[in-house]
Amino acid sequence: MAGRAGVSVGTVSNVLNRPDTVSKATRAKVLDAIAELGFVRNESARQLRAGSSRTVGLVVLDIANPFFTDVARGVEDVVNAAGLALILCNSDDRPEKEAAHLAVLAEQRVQGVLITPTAELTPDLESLRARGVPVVLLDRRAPGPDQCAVAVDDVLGGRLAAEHLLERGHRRIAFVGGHSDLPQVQERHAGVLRALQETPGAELTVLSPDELTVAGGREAAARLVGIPAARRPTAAVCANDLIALGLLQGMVRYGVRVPDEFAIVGYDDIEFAAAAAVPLSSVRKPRQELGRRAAELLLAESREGHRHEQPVFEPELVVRESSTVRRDPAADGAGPR
Amino acid sequence: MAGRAGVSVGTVSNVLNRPDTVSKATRAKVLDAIAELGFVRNESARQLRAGSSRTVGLVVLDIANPFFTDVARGVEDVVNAAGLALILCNSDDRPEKEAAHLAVLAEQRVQGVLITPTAELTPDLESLRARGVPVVLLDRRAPGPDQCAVAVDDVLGGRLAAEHLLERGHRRIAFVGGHSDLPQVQERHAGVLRALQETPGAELTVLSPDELTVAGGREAAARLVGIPAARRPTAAVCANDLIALGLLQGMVRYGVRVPDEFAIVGYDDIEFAAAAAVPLSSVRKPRQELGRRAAELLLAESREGHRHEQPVFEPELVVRESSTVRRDPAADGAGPR
DNA sequence: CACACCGCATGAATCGTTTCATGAAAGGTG
DNA sequence: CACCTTTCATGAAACGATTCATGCGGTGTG
Repeated sequence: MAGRAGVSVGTVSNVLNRPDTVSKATRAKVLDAIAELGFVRNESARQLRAGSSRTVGLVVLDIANPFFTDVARGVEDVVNAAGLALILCNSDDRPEKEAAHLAVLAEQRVQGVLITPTAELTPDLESLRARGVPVVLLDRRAPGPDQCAVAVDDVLGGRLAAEHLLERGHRRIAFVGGHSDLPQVQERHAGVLRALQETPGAELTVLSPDELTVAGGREAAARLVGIPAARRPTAAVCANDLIALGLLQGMVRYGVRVPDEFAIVGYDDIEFAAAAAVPLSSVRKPRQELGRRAAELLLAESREGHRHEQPVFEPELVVRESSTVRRDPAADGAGPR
Repeated sequence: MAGRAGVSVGTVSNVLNRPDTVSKATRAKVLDAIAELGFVRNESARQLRAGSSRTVGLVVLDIANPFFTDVARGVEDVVNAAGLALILCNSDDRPEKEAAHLAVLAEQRVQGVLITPTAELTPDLESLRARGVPVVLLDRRAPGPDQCAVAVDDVLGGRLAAEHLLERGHRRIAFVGGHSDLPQVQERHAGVLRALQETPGAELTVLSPDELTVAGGREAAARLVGIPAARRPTAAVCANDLIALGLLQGMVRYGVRVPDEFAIVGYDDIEFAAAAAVPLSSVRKPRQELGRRAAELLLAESREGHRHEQPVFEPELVVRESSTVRRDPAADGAGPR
């Protein structure tokens, strides 16, 4: 390669990395040779010598959940704009997959890791941090002040959803997404619980489907219709929109009219929430913004005098039909988008 | 590291890569030291010397489309099982993003690339292949016999959808997803067209929303309701399920009852198709299987005596309510899943 | 007892870049 | 014209692993 252009390899490197230190003529000569030979820099060699990689890892809980693809898109924007590549990994909420992905990322010497961990404390994450790899928690509060984390106030989110239903007169309310280990789910649950506790006569039923997915929501629907109508909850707050969509589908299938007989509020406000034929009320999180902010914090970590930040976004209730009365069919009631 | 265990670096390498050539005692000593020091192999150095990387690239058209996340999951399964890491990239159907991703993958010296390209012939792809990087086309027919491709017979898929609607008596039928450059869309269109041409009196309306997304489907709905009812199509085949969901949502919003007044058939059969409150009929593609098969072919490329394969899967029509009459509310009509 | 062989650890060469001290050539100044 | 500065290209030393020829001690064989 260098030979072809009649220059030393050092000069080629300069053309690639500090083009202003090379004379115009030489630069052109080298660029020509590069084009002619289809030369592509070997990133491994670059990284080995330079010591720093140009990739960032993102580990999400469920790549099939549109919430995470939206977050990923936000991350991608920032990361790509900074000239870095993104390695997107899916832990499927399984610690062993998470650990395997983190091991690969460590071997790749990624510049940093963005992660929504499967558990509160992951030893693999800790050892990564111990090795000096910047880690930013995504959609998760930091356990301590010594790291960056981008979170959403899910207690507030749960409360917003519950208060909305209480205001509309519901007293028997279900929380679907029960005993998950995920802090996010626990917080949402806590928010709902507190709102109900402040309201005399309100009553909480907790359902714990196996998975936080559409199938889990269907499962919950089956469970709910099994309760005698007199005692059955008249509304539900779901731990996420996938569950809410499954629940909606299940209820409709069982002949329970939504929202007339049963109101549903989801969580995350994924795009499909608005697109459901009974558009889903949902607690909106700033999905892309979450990803973008986390990526920015990660990039900032390696800069001088960085101080850890732990921004907490406020969620916002988006009311659609699934928790209100049927609208006039001719009106456009998509709600804010 | 080597010093800590009292052995040479060569021995450490042997422990890591050919443990059977090392005596048990030495192996234990080295492994202890590795654990103690938290040593993590530098993948760049490994790759530089060994010449081969342990990563595979996957470039999809739209990470926000659940179809692609399902495909990605299939790819991931196979790739991870082979001990490789996956770099997931999103081209957003934009050639320049695709090119940028391919450039990064080339610099990373990935072992191969799986891609659903934005266009029929991508120069970047060709140059990648010229460099000897195995490339497998995903959800796309190969332009020639000299490469692997995993495709679905989308002409058949379009035909299945159209024939289903024709059988149910529809004669004015719309195809939504018109003038996209994507071969997949063109094939689906062609299949619909042929079925209609074989049926006297059948008439095709082609709608071309800006994007193949939920928003595009809504846009199409607005266009359709603008047509006087007497001439308006009574059914639509959509280029994918996102469009179909948007169309469904739009129609319902405009007071057009689905399926009674307007039937809809989607394409891909993503999970949300079944979860819509009016469950969506759709042309199912073997999503994960597509990804799995493509990944297997990619892995096979580097083996001796590999012969290129170009399997074509047959899609299958899944009939749900959006194209049939309302079912008994108490029945479980989810259709095959 | 000599020799071949086997198992195992070693150390040096190597991969393709970046980096940096070095110096040659060109340009500017008094 | 001598001297100083600036501009620009060079070549060699890293980076951290893998790989392989080498050698060493111990066994088995004739």
